[in-house]
Amino acid sequence: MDKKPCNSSQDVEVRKGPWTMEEDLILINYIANHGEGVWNSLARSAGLKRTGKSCRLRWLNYLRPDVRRGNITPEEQLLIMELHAKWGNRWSKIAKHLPGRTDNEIKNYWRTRIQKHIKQAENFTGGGQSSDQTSCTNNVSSCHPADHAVESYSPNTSFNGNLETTFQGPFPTESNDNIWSMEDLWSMQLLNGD
DNA sequence: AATAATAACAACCGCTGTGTC
DNA sequence: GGACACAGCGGTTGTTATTAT
Repeated sequence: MDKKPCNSSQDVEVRKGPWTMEEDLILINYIANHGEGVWNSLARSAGLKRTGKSCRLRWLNYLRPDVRRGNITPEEQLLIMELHAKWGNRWSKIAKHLPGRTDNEIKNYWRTRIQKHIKQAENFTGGGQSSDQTSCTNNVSSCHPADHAVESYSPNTSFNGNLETTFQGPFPTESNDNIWSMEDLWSMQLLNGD
């Protein structure tokens, strides 16, 4: 893929970095009216100076109305750990079993929290065995990270506390030019759309 | 109060698989 | 059968927010 630049027909500069509210609205509106699919041409037709790839990612991970963000429940934590123990880093596969969750979110969640927590747990249980056991997260067949994790995931641990403090909700509520809620976006879309 | 360190999240990049011509 | 275009996946990096010193 990407064997040659997608903008071969026209020399449009490609925007990168965080999406603006305007871009989000354009994308939402366009998909609401035309549906998903053929992301490269979608990006062009919608007038977005983004790659199709970028549009797809933004839509799937953030703008889609059925995306649930934050507040990963203990049940979901357990499920993630179980599935990861079973399949390893097959994030999209795991995400399919967590309705509303994206592979990106699960991946980030795993890397930033679960993995770290497992490491800590291992350090406590026996620092010496780390040569083999630190690879536990990768070595899914020989051990069960979930087992480590579950024991350290009891609601009394700081881990759960972190969750609560971390996930105050999808978006901060203080006023900020670039902060808005998905509900806002969708209501705007409804106003703009048909 | 200022600064440094850390955590959490969003987005990009490169690669692979699949479909179409 | 080969070349190309696209979708999707997983790894990685950059940015922002939060916490500790």
